[in-house]
Amino acid sequence: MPITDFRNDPYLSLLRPLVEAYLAFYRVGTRHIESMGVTSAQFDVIAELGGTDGLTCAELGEATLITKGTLTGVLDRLEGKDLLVREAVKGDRRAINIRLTKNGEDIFKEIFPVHAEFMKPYFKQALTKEEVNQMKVLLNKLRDSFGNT
Amino acid sequence: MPITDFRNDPYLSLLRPLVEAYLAFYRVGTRHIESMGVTSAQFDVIAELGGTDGLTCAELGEATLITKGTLTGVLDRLEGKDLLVREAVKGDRRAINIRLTKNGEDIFKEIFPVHAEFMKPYFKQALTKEEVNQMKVLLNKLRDSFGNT
DNA sequence: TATTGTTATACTCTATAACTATA
DNA sequence: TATAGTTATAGAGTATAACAATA
Repeated sequence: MPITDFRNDPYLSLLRPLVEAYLAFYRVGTRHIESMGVTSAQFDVIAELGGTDGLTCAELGEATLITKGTLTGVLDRLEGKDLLVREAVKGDRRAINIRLTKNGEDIFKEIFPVHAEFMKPYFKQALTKEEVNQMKVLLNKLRDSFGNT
Repeated sequence: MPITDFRNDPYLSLLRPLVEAYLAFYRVGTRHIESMGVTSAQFDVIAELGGTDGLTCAELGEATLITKGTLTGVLDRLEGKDLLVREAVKGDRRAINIRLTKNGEDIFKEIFPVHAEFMKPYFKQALTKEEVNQMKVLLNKLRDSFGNT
């Protein structure tokens, strides 16, 4: 299969638009998130913990797809910023409960809406409401095909 | 704006499907690319250089969005694997031309089709050809809204 | 003076393997 | 023996600022 077929193949021709659209979106979003003082990995952890009573490292690792050795470092940095605490778990002294501090919850509650408002106009100027609905259906099909875990 | 409005807002409700679909796609793709022995950044560089007579660092940085200091390191590692060479540019002794070696071109020609064939079934089972065309249009609108540079 | 690319510095993420404490 | 999390190690990417060579 020659390389040039990449763009001509009825299915693979979707690859480039998908990557380009997401990267354009991601760069704008990440720049905004990092301007608020947390990295992407840290944002993911905060997003998982926000609104919960806490999760164990194992649960958090599964949710964020960060391996446990890596997760320790990410948690250390968030703990250093006073955004989360490690607590003992009753009944299993091997496990720890990771929970957002007041500070962390504040960040969570602040970052999400601010980020949402920041991103909204980009979507609004690009697509009609009908197109948004169309796109959601298509994106979910794609996600399921690649495995939504 | 409460957090729960995130999913109810007609525009922002697209955010989650977009991220989930792309991440599902990205994880499958990246795992496959890295199983072939190059990192994502290295793959991007190879992809830009493939089929050309070479680019300067400045051009390559612009194309891949890797800043120049970082790019030096990525190029060093690819040079170490014998996948590219740095050549003098006639007429401007400050600039260098980055070009794939025979080895690098071979990798390019091998990795792309293999990767394409690997990814194709995921798209094929998810969407009809009509849906693919719909989606391309929508994705390109989104990309342009976020700035396609 | 401006541009091209490298070097130096510092930080984050990444995985893996070895380890400690507990179950 | 198995599980939960940390530590140690090593590598890769990231940006920034200072630098040398050239234009």
